[in-house]
Formats: sequence, structure tokens, C-alpha cells
Amino acid sequence: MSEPATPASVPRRGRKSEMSRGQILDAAARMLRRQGYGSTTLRSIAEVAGIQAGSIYYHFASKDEIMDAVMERGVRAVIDAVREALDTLPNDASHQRRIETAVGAHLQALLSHGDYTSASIRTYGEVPVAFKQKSLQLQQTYVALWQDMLAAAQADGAIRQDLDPHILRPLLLGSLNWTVEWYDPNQRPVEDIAAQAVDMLFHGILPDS
Amino acid sequence: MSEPATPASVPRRGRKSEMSRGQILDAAARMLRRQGYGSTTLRSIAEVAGIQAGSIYYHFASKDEIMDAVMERGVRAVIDAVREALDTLPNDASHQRRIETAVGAHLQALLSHGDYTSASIRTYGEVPVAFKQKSLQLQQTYVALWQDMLAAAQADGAIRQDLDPHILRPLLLGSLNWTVEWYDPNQRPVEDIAAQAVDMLFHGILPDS
DNA sequence: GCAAAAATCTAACAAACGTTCGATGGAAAT
DNA sequence: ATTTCCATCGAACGTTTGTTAGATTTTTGC
Repeated sequence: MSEPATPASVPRRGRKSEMSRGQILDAAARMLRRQGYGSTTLRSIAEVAGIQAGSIYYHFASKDEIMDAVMERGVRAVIDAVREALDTLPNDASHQRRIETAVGAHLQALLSHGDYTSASIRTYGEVPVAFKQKSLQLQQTYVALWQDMLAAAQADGAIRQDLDPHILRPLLLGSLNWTVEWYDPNQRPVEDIAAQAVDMLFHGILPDS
Repeated sequence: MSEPATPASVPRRGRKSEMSRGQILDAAARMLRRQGYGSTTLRSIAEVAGIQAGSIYYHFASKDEIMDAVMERGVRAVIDAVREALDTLPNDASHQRRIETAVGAHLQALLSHGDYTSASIRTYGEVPVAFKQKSLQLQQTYVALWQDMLAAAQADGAIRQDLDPHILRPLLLGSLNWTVEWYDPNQRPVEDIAAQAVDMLFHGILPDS
């Protein structure tokens, strides 16, 4: 059974398919965020999406495929936002400026694509490695981005030499990622969180110093 | 103290019951940490505990009761450790010293009672409020402890006045709580993480300043 | 050692799970 | 108007779920 030489490797789907696929993903992300992997059933996803459970299989081959798609989108939203923000920075931007920009973009993307990023974070440690191949690779790329940025800053003396970047990075990213658990958009703008996070990161919480 | 003539209204249980109950909780905490609430089955808990699934119901009335017990123990381990550490401090200890102590105790308890604290953190947002009544109350008490400590420090000028403690606290605790997702005891002692976390929190990551 | 109580096992239950598949409706193409 | 194909439905499947209850084993008190 060899593939025919048709240029479209993916069978061209109609427009409604794209829409339903999106609704399924939206519903899955919302359920995953609130209930985790095991408690998110295909029937509950279907109900939120407004279709029957069996119809999901026209768009996805399995529950795990939905998982991977949601998580990939969650990670990609953040990594794309941070990359783009860093790319629009002038080439001679300071390390300090770059870190500040990355933190702001990370938080903004994280909290505005709430369901996908929260689902990705919450579900990440909960599902077998085989179910998150695509998102796993993206995540490692993203970690490397931060690691390189911090290491470069330290090499140029923009960050204290006595700090271990392999502790700094997870402490910082953990602090940011955890915001999905407590941040309330009705209480404060994201910018306030980002500003104070950067301020604390750079200068600490002690007065004067 | 003299023992009463055993008018025990509560049926006095033998000693083995306590042991089995502990093994069930241990197994549940381990499964919950790795797979979350929905994917943790009573049969898998029973298998790890070395008993049959039905036998669990001699010790617990339902799956949810196990959940609540695990989460309560996770939160209690941390809150007790932090309280005790703060209590052994001299009464005239500085705010800085108190915060440093609390961070250290929080991290130490979090990472040494790994399964329970991790399960508690991971499962917390995943289960209905009705299933975590006991742990919910404890958690609110714990949050208040930190909030009061930080507010007191700020009132005395030990923390910068321009920082919002309602942003500072979740950012800090989030950073600490996230360590359960990445910390590897075979790589570094907990003390190294705690030391750098406190250092960064107090002085920031910029040089000199 | 023996009877009573405590603890566990075994087997089953209804419900819910992921998944499959033929039937069916609707929209686009002819 | 009819054909074609996309998208969904509806019902069923085999498994696994939390939970129950009676039989059975293990431990304890005398």
C-alpha cells in the first residue's frame, strides 16, 4: 500500500471540518485545564463541543491524539510569542532588556491562551511520554531558549556570576507558569504581574540595597 | 494517666489496621503524583499497597475520602514544618531571617515528603471542592501565614514598599511549589536550591546593585 | 488453644469508559 | 435533479471503573 502521488498528502477537508476540529480542541483544552487527563472524557468533550462522542473520531484517531494537539498548541503559543517578541527587539538590545521582554511575552501568552497553556502545564506530568511526542520536543526547545539566553547574559556579566543558571531558570519559569493557577484577569492587568515579576527578579525584595 | 475501662465508643482498632491504612495512603499518594486524580484507580492503589481493591473499603469509605486524606497530609506536612521552624526562631529574629527560614522549611518539607506534597499540589485544582474540604481549610490558613509574614515585614520596612504582597506571595510560593516538578535529589541537595532561592528573592539577579 | 473480633479476599454489580461502524443527513458538484 | 462526498448520528462492543456483600482468613484477648 504505497501512497499515491497526489500533491495533497493530507486529504483536503472542507471548511466545516476545520471549524469542528477547533471546537473539539477548545472543549478539550477547557476540560483538561479543570479536570486533568484522566477525568476528561470524550463524552464530556463532545458535550461541550455540541456534538456526539463518536463524531470526534472523524477528526481525531484517539483521545491521545487530542491530548497531544492541545498540549502542542499550548506550548507553541508561548514559544512563538516569546520568539517573536525577542526578534522584534533591536539587535543591540541589552541582556536585561531581552530577559524583561521574554518574561513579559511568556506571561502574556500564558494567561491569554489560558485553557491551552493551563491544560498543557497541568497535563504535562500526568500523561505517558508516548502521548506527548510533539509537545515534548517543543518544550525542550523552549527550555533551551531560556537556558541560552540566561547563560549568554551571565557570560557578559549582566547576571550575577554566583548564581547557578540551572537553578535560576526553573525557579523563574516555575514562578511564571504557576500564575495560571491563581491569576484573575478581573483583578489586575497582566502587565502589572509582569512588571513586578521582572522588578523582583532583577532587584530583589529588600529595600535600597 | 490512668486508662479508662475501655468504654471506647469508637471501636478500638487493632494495630495492623493503622499499618494498612498507611500503606494505602502511601500508594495513593504515589499514584496521584504521577497520574493525577482521574487516572488513579482503586485497583492500581491496591496493587501498589499489596492488597485487593475491595479491601480498601475497610479503611476508607470512598475514593474521595482517600483523596482528601492524602491532600491533607501533604499540606499539613508543609504547614507544620514551616510553623515549627518559625517557632524555634528567637522572638527578636529579623523579618529577613524569618522569611529565609520559612522558605527553607517550605522547600525542605515539600521535597522530602515528595509523594504527598506533589500529589496535593497536582491534584488540588483537579478535584471538586467537596472532595477536599479538610485540605482546603488548611491551605487557606497556610496562605494567610505567608501573607501576614510578608505584610508585617513590609510594614516594618524590611521589604520594599513599592511591591504588592498579593503579587509577591503567589509568585514566590509558585516558584517554590513548582520545584516538585523538576527537582532531582540525586543532583543537588535541597539546601542549594533554598539558598539560591532566598538569595535571588532578597537581592535579585543583577550584579552589584 | 479457642472463641471473638478484625482484616482481607473473592466475586459480582451497574455505570461509564474509549472506540467502532453502518446508517443518515446536508452541502457541493455535475 | 441527481450524484458525490463530507460530516455527523446512533447504537453497540468489550473493558474498566467505583463500590458492595458474603465468605474466608488472620489476629487478638482470655
